[in-house]
Amino acid sequence: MNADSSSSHPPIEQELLECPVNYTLKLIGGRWKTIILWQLHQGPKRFGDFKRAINGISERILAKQLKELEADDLINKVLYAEVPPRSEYSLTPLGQSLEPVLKSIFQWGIRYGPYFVDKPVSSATSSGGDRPAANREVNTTKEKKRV
Amino acid sequence: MNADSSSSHPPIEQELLECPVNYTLKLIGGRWKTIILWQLHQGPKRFGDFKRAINGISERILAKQLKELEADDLINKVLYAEVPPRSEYSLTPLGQSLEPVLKSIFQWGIRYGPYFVDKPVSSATSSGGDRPAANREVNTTKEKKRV
DNA sequence: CAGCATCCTTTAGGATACTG
DNA sequence: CAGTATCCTAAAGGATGCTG
Repeated sequence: MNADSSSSHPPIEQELLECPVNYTLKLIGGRWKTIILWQLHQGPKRFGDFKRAINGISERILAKQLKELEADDLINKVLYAEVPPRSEYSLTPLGQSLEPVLKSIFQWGIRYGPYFVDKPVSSATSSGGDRPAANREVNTTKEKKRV
Repeated sequence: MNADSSSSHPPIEQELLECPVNYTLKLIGGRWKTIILWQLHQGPKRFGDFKRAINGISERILAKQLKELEADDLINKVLYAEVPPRSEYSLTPLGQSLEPVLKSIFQWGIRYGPYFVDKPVSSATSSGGDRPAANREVNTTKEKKRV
């Protein structure tokens, strides 16, 4: 079966439903979804806006993620039947309600990820708060504790 | 409505802003990772504990996700060289620091997901109010707005 | 018990040509 | 302009047998 052309994605499994965390993650976990939501938080956007603003996204994926977000009631879409056509995407109230969540995730990333944001002065060693800089592609050689 | 899409906003900032979110999501985005982290939040656990506690996870995936979490410094692992062997997983400080994030995600899921937590009385439970109950499996007959 | 190794299925994501 | 259709790659996830 090909679910690709379906307007929404497959049903959420029971296990996922039992975990609110996974439920939320399912909605915003797409590769570009948080970016889309973030952009929409600054105001309505058109399809082409995303295409231009999000570097590296393909049209198919953009359309797909927008569709999923819409199916999940996180964003609204209005298609003006003009010629040439014009679309307008905006956040639903539900989508807006995600803001604190995204912010929380964002803050953690800033704080513990490889971003030097709170490093205003002190050109010396930044090691005070050196982070592991999670690197999964290159697995940091890490000795295993054995007892 | 609005004429131009370039709107009020420099693109640079957006790019910077989205990254930390995806970074965080990368670390906790695994199918079972948040469950693992959640369980560890209640105390150290062994490999078999997870196997038993998490319904439906395969050993390979469990081992894999544990390994990734460990590589990302979110959890610690101690392998006691006894016979039979015994393992003990626990949260690192970094892993513990995720608690507010997970909580935030969790709360949103509870509040807006398909969980019927009808708060009976309580006048004001934090902020906001209503909940649309997102439904993904049955694509609610949702007509497209056309203008 | 802990957890690799091997094999396989499913899903996400992508490039590109084309249409109303 | 706003998408679909078609085809493809990569990565995530899974079942199961085996070993120290």
